[in-house]
Amino acid sequence: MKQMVTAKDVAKLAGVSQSSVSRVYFEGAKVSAKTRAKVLAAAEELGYHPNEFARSLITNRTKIIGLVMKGVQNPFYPQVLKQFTTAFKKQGYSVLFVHTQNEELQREDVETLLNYNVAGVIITDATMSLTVAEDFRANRIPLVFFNRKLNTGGFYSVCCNNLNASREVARYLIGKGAKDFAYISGNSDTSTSREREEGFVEILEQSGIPYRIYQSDYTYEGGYQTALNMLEGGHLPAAVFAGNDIMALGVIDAFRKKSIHVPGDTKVIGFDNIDMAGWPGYGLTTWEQPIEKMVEETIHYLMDEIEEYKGFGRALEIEGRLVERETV
Amino acid sequence: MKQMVTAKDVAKLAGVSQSSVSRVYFEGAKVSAKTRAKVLAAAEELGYHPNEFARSLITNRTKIIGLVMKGVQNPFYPQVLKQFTTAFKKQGYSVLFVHTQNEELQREDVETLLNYNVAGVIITDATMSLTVAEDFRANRIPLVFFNRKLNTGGFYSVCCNNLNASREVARYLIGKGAKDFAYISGNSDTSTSREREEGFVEILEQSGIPYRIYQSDYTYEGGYQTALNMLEGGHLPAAVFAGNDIMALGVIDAFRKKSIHVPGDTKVIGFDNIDMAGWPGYGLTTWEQPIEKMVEETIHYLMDEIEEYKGFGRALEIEGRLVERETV
DNA sequence: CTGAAAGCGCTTACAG
DNA sequence: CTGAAAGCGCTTACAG
Repeated sequence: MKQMVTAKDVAKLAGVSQSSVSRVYFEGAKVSAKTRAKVLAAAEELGYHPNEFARSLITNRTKIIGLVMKGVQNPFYPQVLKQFTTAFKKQGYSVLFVHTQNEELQREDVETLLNYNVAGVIITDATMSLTVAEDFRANRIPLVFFNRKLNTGGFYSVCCNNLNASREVARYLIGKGAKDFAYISGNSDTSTSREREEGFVEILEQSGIPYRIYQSDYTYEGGYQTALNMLEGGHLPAAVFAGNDIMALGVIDAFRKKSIHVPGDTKVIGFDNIDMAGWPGYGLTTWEQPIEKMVEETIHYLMDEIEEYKGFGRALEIEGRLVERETV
Repeated sequence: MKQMVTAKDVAKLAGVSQSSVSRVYFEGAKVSAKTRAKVLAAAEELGYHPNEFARSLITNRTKIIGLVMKGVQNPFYPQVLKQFTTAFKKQGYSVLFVHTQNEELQREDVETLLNYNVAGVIITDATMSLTVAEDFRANRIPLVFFNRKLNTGGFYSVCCNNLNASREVARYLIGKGAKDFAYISGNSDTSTSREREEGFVEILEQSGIPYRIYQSDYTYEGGYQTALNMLEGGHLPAAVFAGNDIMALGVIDAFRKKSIHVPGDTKVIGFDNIDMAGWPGYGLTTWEQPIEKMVEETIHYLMDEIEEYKGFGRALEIEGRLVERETV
């Protein structure tokens, strides 16, 4: 149906061989300036574009990175997506975007990634079963878990240091004189929520400070509802640590609704430092995830492994920082 | 480097021809149940995946849709992205995600799309020069502008009916008794902002109601700052229509900061109906864009044109609806 | 229903 | 520096 312009067409018009046309478009190949000029002129006239598929077929490598995302609702992820796409563009890579509904990447999505023979894969905010992960390994496709850790070893993951962060958060809140805490967890099957809980609780236990854990789901509505439930249960803690910012915003709005003053009556702290945390309407004190650094490290690793596959695994943890605003 | 398992390998193990292996994986081809079983078993054992690149090369069509986005910061777009990806997955298509910084799609990004010989392209929240658009036409690649109109004809675009919407918004506000209006525009080079301004102003002119136009940029900070500027200029209109929700939220927060009560002192209405508009903290009255319908129509058109390219152009406008909450 | 063979548009040794 | 030729992993007429 589609009438593609091929290197052969260009070669004919330019009066050179098809190999020469190829060389003009292949980085690192040598062509004389004269040939190049002829080819470029002919290509321009015909509207030629080298076919990436033919190229990938023969070189046996692609310039595609598979980017898998789950939580597109959380404003944290659009930022991540944007940073990845622009960074990869600079490296000459394109991104194949895969959206998954589930916490675990489905086999069907993996098939797609494998069929396209992607150069590398980033799994954001989701995990996958070990057997599926092994599929990538068998195909020597480098894989990074971004903001999520796999409990089974041997894989590369890039996270914020959640354990340290939540310890710091606990110490900070204690330093502010709070005597009674709540932690609102995200989805319990996520490593981030588990670690944030663990570090937080660890310090509270050490200090003998009472606390309660509320189970939620990393959404605004979840945070809102949880705060309401707290109040209905007659429990207003001196400080609440929400597993992420978007829940913290829900908590603040629920408190506001019930005329509970933040930080006067109770303190609220979040995690991520999404744009909205800085909005004057909220002024949320939070722990900032070093996205830029995390993205950078992810790409660095991926490029190394694409260059030479080693299947190197490691749980990389990058330190974030406290951002003080008005809710503590 | 990478040792791919090919159809040939599977054929050898299964004791059939390579053609038979191909037929098992190609929809619509006929194979006996016995052959299929043998092939599937062998494929499973070897971990075979058909190479999409070889497939595309021979069929001369791809299962990739190029999705171009600009405004990933606006929460409106993650929703759009998610809907597109899931809908395309159902149709067996994958999405190549392209992020552009500029209002106009850069040639470099177009090259990528062309090199991958994408089956279709969606341009979201951005436009492109006519010469670039012609590149797609020359390659018979269907193209849709989503939420943006090209002033030059002949292209397909899917938008909310912005003109009607803003007329309705004006009538609604007038009906609420407001006597003095402001419109806060988004980036002036966008068709959406121009049309929303036009429809709004049209009704106000007809009714002889005074108004002012404030130039802004579709961001929260822009809305916030504009509202502050209004007040500093000594102008508190009876109602402000913000070109999108995210600006409206900024306006509300600025008013709140200055102790101006919404909707008591002034009314605020937005456009989009992003998730946050419904948050209890804001309760923003707004005009809802029918995203689901818009996505559906876009995909419908694209699939038709992929099936048989006609290069059919049209500015499709879909009616949205008013969502009344607490700011008017 | 199945297999042998041609060919999709490229890259890349190999000669010259 | 350039061209002729092989080959990447598939699909698809064409016979049988």
